[in-house]
Amino acid sequence: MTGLRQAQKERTRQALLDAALRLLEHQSLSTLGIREVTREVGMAPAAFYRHFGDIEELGVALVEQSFESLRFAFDDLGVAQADSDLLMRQAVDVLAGHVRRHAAHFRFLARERYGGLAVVRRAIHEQLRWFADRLSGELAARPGMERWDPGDVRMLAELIVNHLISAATAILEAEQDPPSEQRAVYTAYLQLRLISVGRSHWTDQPQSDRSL
Amino acid sequence: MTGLRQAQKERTRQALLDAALRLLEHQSLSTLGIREVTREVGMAPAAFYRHFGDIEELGVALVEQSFESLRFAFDDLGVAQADSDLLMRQAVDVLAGHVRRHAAHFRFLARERYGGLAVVRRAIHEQLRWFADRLSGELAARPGMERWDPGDVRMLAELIVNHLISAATAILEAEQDPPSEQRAVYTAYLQLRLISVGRSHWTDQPQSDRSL
DNA sequence: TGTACATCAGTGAACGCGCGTTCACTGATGTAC
DNA sequence: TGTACATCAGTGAACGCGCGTTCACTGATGTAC
Repeated sequence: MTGLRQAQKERTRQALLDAALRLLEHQSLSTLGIREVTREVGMAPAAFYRHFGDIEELGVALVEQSFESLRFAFDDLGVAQADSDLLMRQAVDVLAGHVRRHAAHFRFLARERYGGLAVVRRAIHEQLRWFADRLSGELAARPGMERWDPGDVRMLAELIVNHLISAATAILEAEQDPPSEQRAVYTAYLQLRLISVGRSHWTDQPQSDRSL
Repeated sequence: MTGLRQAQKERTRQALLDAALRLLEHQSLSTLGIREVTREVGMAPAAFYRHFGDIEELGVALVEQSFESLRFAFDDLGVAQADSDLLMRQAVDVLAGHVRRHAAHFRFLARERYGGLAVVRRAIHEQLRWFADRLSGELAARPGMERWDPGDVRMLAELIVNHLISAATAILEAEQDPPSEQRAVYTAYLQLRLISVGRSHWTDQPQSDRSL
């Protein structure tokens, strides 16, 4: 019976990733040590090299795991949903729930998005572009968007993704304090709604002065 | 004649800050070493302690210097400007110019905003709140905003500040490639305009379905 | 099923290295008279 | 203006420490027959 050894190896690898994520709650990847991670798991430092070449490699694996569940979460959104207000509430709620359940993953991504390790930064960037691409496609297919310039659709998709990132970090910062967390969620919803209002009145040319 | 010694000390302190900023181009503050900074300046490691207690303290000083010029830059914006489209163009241009001239400062702030050092994170957060407060006040005073709920004004101000941060980092990432940098600036302008359109059609209650 | 050999995840000791921090010092600048 | 003493920014040597990485190893798992 083969695979027993392989299964054990996989479990150890996951233990290393989990330990790293735990340690990354209060520090960034570039200060995380090989000895530190193996100590947290309870194994010899040299064993680390059976799973990763260095800490950067572990970091990239952690990026992938962090995004994995997020991708599925947004599949549940009824994007075909006709009512836009309900959809936005749901989007913000899905995000908030995910931030709560996977706080450590989000904290890691926020920290490393502009962190010191270029490879990890690039991996995160790539995943975010994937989200913007997908959202772009879904927006373009919605009624009322047929005549939009593709560049403008992309612009809108990026605005929304950036907003969701800001919202996620705001919710993260309010952690351990339910009332201010609820406030962050509600603000995020209002802001998404304001973007949607802008979208529904969008014109290619600057509007005549409405005095902002 | 007193002050000669003090002036020299100030110059050394600034040299340490400049050297740190240079080194932070490709790493984060938490991996920056005292020996590394003093080596870059060309002085003995022990001299560091005449100016800062530790690297964190240097980091906080760097946050202050990074925001200092930015505060002045936005004073130049003719906020009393009646035409909103021109104002938005100007805001994005001021930001883009500043990002270009002070790229290292922005990179540092982006990296440390969610970085590993809590004290530095808090210092940045504080400065950003100051910007949101100020923008909130200026928005509330504009024509057409008199009847807005103060909470909604604050919500809008935070949305704009977050958008400007996203825009700044997008411009930063496009550095060294003028065409994609110009694209980033233009996208930032369109997005700000979309937010403004949303603002001018904002209502307290969810709009009836317009199908996003 | 049993045996003999191969694989390989994890061990534990060892290494050289650069780190942060301390300390007594030096010599230019500042002050009192 | 000149002299004697005080201050203090910067020096250079020394320290103990934890780091990443290497290496020969062990023993459980896997494979061939």
